[in-house]
Amino acid sequence: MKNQEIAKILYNMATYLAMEDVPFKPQAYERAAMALESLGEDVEGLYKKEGMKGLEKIPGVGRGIAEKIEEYLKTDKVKEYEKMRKTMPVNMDELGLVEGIGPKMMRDLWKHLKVKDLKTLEAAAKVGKIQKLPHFGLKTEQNILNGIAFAKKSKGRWLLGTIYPYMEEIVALLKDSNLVKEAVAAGSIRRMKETIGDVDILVTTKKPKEIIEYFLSHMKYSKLWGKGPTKVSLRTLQGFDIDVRVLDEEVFGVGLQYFTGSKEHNVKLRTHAIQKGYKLSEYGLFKGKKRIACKTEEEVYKALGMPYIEPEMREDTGEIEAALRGKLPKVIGYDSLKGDLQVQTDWSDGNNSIEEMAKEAKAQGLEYIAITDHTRDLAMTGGSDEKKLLRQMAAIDKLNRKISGIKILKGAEVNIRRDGTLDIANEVLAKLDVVGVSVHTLFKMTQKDMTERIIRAIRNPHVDILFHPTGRLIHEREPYALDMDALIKEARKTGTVLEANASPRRLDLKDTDIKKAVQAGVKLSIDSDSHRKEHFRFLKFGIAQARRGWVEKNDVINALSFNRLLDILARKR
DNA sequence: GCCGTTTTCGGCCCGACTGTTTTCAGTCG
Repeated sequence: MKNQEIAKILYNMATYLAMEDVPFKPQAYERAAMALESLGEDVEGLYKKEGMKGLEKIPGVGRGIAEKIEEYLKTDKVKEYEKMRKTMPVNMDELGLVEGIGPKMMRDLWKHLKVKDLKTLEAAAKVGKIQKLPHFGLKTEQNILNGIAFAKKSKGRWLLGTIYPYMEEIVALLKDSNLVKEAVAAGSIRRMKETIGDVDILVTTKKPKEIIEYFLSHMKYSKLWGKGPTKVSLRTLQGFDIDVRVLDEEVFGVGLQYFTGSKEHNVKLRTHAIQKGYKLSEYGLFKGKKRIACKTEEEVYKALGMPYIEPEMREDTGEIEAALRGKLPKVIGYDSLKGDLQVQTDWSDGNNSIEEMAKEAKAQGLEYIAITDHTRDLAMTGGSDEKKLLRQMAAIDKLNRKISGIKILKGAEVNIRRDGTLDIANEVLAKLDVVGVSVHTLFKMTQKDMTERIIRAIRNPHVDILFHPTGRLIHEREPYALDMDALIKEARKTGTVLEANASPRRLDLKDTDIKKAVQAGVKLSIDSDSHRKEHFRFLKFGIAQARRGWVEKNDVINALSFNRLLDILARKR
């Protein structure tokens, strides 16, 4: 699918246009990029079927951008974009990672100092050249250096949500060859880690040479790292690395186990095997010279005296010990959610109407959703005040009478102010089915102040859920300073639910905090934080983080039936 | 460049915060 490639070009064109202070076009390009990014279907297929008309049906895409898309589909290039790149060949992906650098700064840094990527940026900052530029100063330079340090930490790793769809496409491509029996991704993507370094795909086949040739002829890549009789390794045009390995069918299970990792899990498992008189490697589980269990992972674990351990749990955080004692939790399944308790609509910064979101949720098999648009203080989103909320509640009541097969709960994502009070009056909160609260301002408070702020908010008896509790954006923004243990304690005491936000940029709470919270007896809600109907697919990534946090179905309120959910929500008030 | 139960032309999310500034531009959400 070329959707992501084109989206990236449109985003970058938006940045170039913003550099030149072109009015309104940047937003237009960005809107189109976003729409393309989360378009449910293959844009190339759409174009082949319906031509320009089809492209122009994408919201935010009109004549002009449709022509750019067409040009790319036909020639693999967009001339105007190539021209922009020539005049200012900066690596926007890299520079954009640094918080505080926007289009105008990129432009000035290039103009005066020929800064084009992280390396040249850091060099310029370190010798104090940046603070001497007009409109820059010592503090800006310091912020840039801090931003670089943060950007470096994330370099080379990709968001799970970004890579996952590509991985699925590649696995499907391999299966389509009719040359393989098994094709499955191993490594960190199988463990559903929040970020992924590279993708490791294992296949079994009778024709190793053919499958490798097939793979190479069907992939677009920028670098071929290596090619052998049973392995090929390359860098895709998107910039991440893929290995495809051919395994012998007889040892597929033990190979899958080995390549899934984590390394730490495998080290401990091998040590345990030795204690039992075995030897474990990617080639088999051996007793002396005899291979005893290899075909499936289940066999391998069983032979080692333990039940199957879910890939998401294989991080050596106690899972092997728990498995040996028969104390492994039965983690929540990917089909367990019955509802979604954070959904935005076009009443604030979402893209679809309440009805469209409800219908899509129903199509995804959900039984209920809560509409939780932003509230007043988030002016940029068109957040609701009390009056608008009441109007929305009436609209939801009406809609509930009209549509069947899905229940729509009345909710809001209410802002926590500096002092821990909320930006919607209690009388109105009392009328909502679900009140979520969250921090969207003043991220730089001290840990003490931030912790007190949030704790005060969740003590409000109308508050059901704390949304994205730490405020982090992976690779983009550090979490704010917060005493997680104190928060968990208070959540437990007040009966407040903590969110496991499933949006791939957030995954907030993160896996380790999820584990802490649940083991302290706090309930979770796993929400997509959908801003358009395509976002419901994010739920999978939230469930994955919950599985990584050893969460069972009973720990999750939106795995409950509608009626039992209402009981739980009523409890705190 | 996009879009239309306020418009086929004339609008386009807007307020807070930061750091550089003597009145504002850039960035973020």
